[in-house]
Amino acid sequence: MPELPEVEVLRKELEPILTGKKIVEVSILDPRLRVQRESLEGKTILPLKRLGKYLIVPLKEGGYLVVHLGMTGQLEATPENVPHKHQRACFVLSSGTYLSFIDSRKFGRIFFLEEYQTLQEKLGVDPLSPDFTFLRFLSLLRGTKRLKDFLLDQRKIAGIGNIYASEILFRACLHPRRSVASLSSEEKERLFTSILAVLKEAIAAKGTTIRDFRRPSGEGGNFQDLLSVYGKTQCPRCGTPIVREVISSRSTYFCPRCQPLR
DNA sequence: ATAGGCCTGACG
DNA sequence: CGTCAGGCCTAT
Repeated sequence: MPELPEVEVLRKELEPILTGKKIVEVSILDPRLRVQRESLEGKTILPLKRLGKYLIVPLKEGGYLVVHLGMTGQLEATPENVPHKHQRACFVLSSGTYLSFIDSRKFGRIFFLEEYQTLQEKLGVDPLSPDFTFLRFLSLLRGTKRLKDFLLDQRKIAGIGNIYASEILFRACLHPRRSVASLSSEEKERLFTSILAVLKEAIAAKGTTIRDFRRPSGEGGNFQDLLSVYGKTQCPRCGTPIVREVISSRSTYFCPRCQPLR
């Protein structure tokens, strides 16, 4: 479910709730979550980080608690332990807050990491980090054929998923099947600025809630009201019917007029 | 580059 | 019933 903007909203909103608190109790309700309570209990939480779609909880005593939400994962912060059908893990903090990991489809992951580098090695650059420069972007463009595959490749740019790939390509007026090699300099610039613009606007709108995304308070985001093509039937720019095609094994939405194939 | 698997729920 | 879903991994 969640892409970079949703995880960033989560990071921002959990930060004041978690930072400086001690993890006093850990219960893992789903054995497929391979976390040892001993690696977390009694440890104090430092300011939160995020890398792509991974939420990272650094611990003062060393190591990191890492959360990936998969498709339906949610982190809910409540003053009491609220029982939930799909609760998979629960962390009780020294403040009395209960942080619950809820995940109906069980694609989410929680794990303990000794070294931050282990995660960095398997992911590309985070588009919100200062390392994501136009020059870096240009060098990343080499090596993938199709534009949509490029945007979804977490080893190149970490954090873009299926909804924002469609939105970014629409904003840049680029067809998802265009080849990277065919891009002009101007189109490369448009793609670069569109990535940043769409992600930042989605964060400002507190993420996209179409189905499952919930903030720690239980509220949804608002960017679903600002989507241009994903799930839409008509182009907001020219009125042409939006096309839905399966590309990179996922539903892809685009305007055939604003985003010509060549 | 695509299909299938991992899971459950919502919707037609 | 069948189809689809903000992810990701593996195998053809």
